[in-house]
Amino acid sequence: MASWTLKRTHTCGELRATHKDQTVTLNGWVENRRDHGGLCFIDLRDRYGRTQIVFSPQRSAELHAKASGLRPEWVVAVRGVVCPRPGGTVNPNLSTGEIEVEAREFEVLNEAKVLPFPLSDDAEVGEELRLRHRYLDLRRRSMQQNLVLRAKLVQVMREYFAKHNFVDIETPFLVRSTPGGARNYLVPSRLFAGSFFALPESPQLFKQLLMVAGYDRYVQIARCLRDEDLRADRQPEFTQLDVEMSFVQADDVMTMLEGCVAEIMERVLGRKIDLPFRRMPFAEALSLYGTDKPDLRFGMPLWDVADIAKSCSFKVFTDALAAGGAVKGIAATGAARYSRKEIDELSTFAQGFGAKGVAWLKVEEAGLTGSIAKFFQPAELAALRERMHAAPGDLLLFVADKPELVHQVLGALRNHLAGKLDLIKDGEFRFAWVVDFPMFEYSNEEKTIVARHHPFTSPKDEDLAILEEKPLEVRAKAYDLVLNGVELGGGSIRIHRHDLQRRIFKLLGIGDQEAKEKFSFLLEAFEFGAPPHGGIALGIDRFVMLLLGLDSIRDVIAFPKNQKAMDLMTGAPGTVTPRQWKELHIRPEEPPKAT
RNA sequence: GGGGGUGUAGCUCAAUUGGCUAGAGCAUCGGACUGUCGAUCCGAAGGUUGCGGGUUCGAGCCCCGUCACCCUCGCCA
Repeated sequence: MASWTLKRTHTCGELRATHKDQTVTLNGWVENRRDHGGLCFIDLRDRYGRTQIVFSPQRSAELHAKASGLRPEWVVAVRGVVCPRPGGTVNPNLSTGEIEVEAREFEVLNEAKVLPFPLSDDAEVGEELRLRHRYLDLRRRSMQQNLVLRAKLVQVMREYFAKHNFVDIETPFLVRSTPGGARNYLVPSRLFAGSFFALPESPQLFKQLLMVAGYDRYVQIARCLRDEDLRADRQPEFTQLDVEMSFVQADDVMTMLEGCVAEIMERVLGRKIDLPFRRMPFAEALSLYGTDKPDLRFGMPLWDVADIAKSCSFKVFTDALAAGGAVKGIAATGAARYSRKEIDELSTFAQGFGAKGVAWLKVEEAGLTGSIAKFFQPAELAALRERMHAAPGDLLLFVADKPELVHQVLGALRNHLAGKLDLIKDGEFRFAWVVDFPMFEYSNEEKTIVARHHPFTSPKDEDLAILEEKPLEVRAKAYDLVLNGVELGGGSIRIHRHDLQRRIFKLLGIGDQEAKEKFSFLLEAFEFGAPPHGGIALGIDRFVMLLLGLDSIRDVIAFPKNQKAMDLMTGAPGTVTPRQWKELHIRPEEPPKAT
């Protein structure tokens, strides 16, 4: 390609009527050509905007003829004169719509083949195709807006934490694999046959060690890697705002983060939000909303109706209660109009979450109706209606089972129905802290208790006494930040004393030997004057996704993986040569077919 | 590993009960056009209906298998 001469003096988004009569040069992509045979218009686009270029045969027949050969997405440089548009042709939808540039000279910097898909935002293109040609997808205005907003958010974060004396410190990418938590991505060591580095699922241990080292306030925008199955809001590599502070209580960390979130909401979205955020104990979140990440943009809480149901003659309810289970329900506002088919669909939905089925009653002016109504005395039906604050037109849905399952199913049903019933207003943001998490939970898989957060989380002081006797009742100094039913992040006050950390490891079945082998550096560090400390990590991709009202994290990540964790553009992961295996002392079970 | 959905022209979609020479809009190409801005008008080209097998006189449609992608449970944040 020959060198080019027409270097831009302005961007495609900045020319206004005040630039009248100036000779300017613009560089950009041809968005569109409107060729009238006589006059010919080109929309020239860059990420700042769009400017109309006009080619007139009177001005230069030669230039005009050349311009008619331009095609969409060619890269061109245009020199011309800024002219106010003639009366009646101003485009109010365009920031540069008052003017146009009358071309005097242009050069084609690069041509473009016909694109595999249109770049206009109203064109809904299959995601597979978009990912395969991500560089084109990222050329679309909506994707550029997403990434620019993300950059702004990160910038505000950095400024906020710098202002509050945080030190931005990078932690390693090649780390030691430690037990528990997410599956690690592994990197074989060349110099140590059979040994592997892990890519960090989070900088957790390093940020704690930085507290031991006295940095007091640490922040990092950190990439985290987890080799787990993907979802719309989960990628194998994602970005966290990672924060750790010394000499703090849980409230200090939460307050610091609230300040950051409020500043982001104001400076990125221009919205004031109220502080402090609501703080909801885990137990309350679970019993009212069936989840530890409640969506507070709508009501429709779970109602416990065990006391009413225990005297009814519906065996499903009474059997569940007799087995130590729960019977709870939700009142779906205005859903009594649902057909039998729609209700069956709700039941199928619930079965996807492990429910055996869903019992239902319709609230009518005259009373409650439905197949299970006959199992209840009139007084019991009235009590149900009162308990659930039900109004005529509501559909009451019940699940009876083990408490965890009842919560899970009704929690999912609640979110599902909110969407179906259109209970959620666009552009609403409801933040809340969920606090007082249980320290431990029982793992059916491992047949033992495991840390709910991670094994460095401190128990609440008042529960220390029952740590060994009733571990499942011990609450942690842990907190999750929840936004619109999505877990944005979480953190905790950490254990900073060697003796307590050993007690916790012991409870978790991490023996002295294993603890020493895997975490000796941490335990040892705690013996050299570790300050009380705690912190939080906040998922930036999710935050940006929610701020933009998007459904997928992939739309706020420049180069995401697909659901199988492949990069459709580059083809990663790809095969490597036998020579590379040999250097790394590894051999695939089945050698890949030659490509 | 399980459940669900989708797959038809470059893109987005349609095709009634199995009757079809598989259509439309946009894009592309050619032509016309001096104030458009999703320009307009005329015309053309464009398809192994993801792939393989089966049922049938006949399959885009039904059956079996398989592949790809998405949502989801488990898992994980």
